[in-house]
Amino acid sequence: MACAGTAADPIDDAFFARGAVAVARDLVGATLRFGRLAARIVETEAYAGDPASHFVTRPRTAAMMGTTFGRLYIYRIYGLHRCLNVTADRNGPGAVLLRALEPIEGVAEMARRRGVTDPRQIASGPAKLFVALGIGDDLLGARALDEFTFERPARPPRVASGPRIGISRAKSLRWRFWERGNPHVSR
DNA sequence: TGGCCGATATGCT
DNA sequence: GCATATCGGCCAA
Repeated sequence: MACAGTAADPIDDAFFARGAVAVARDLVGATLRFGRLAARIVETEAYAGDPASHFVTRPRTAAMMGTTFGRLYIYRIYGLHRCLNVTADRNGPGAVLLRALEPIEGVAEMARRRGVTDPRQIASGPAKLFVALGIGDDLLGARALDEFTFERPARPPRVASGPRIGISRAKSLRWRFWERGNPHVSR
């Protein structure tokens, strides 16, 4: 069913076994914990077997999109940047790109890593949040739940959707999800 | 082996 | 709003 779940439902492997679009939508508002850091996921994007997906455009490096769920898929882009995804969909290719976080705990640590002071500049973009979390390429392929914990929001967030950002193909799909009005969203 | 392009961020006009 | 750094992945040749 298409139920978004309640605050009591855990975010476990079964959560990520669902389709990428449902996983992306339902991660908005969740709290991501990594060590002493905590942040609210405020923006995500879903990728599946569509023409903009790395499963299609980078079939070798993104093969794990088709064979795993609940695993960390990390990719490099424009030479410099790295972005963090969690694979999804037990029955087909899927991954969810984490695009923006609202820092909650360990804010000073994240700000220092990013070299910024404005809280809105800490993690308001996929490559920004990767730096803010202080993670590395070594997490590629790891179980997401071995590295992070995810907690449902106490109250259902207001989730908006629109076209994914930075892609040249499949622009009509509205597979970007964000918390409406949250200032930490990338745009 | 060469050339093109990219799920970005930043700085400047 | 626009240019550009910077380099791995991919495929055509």
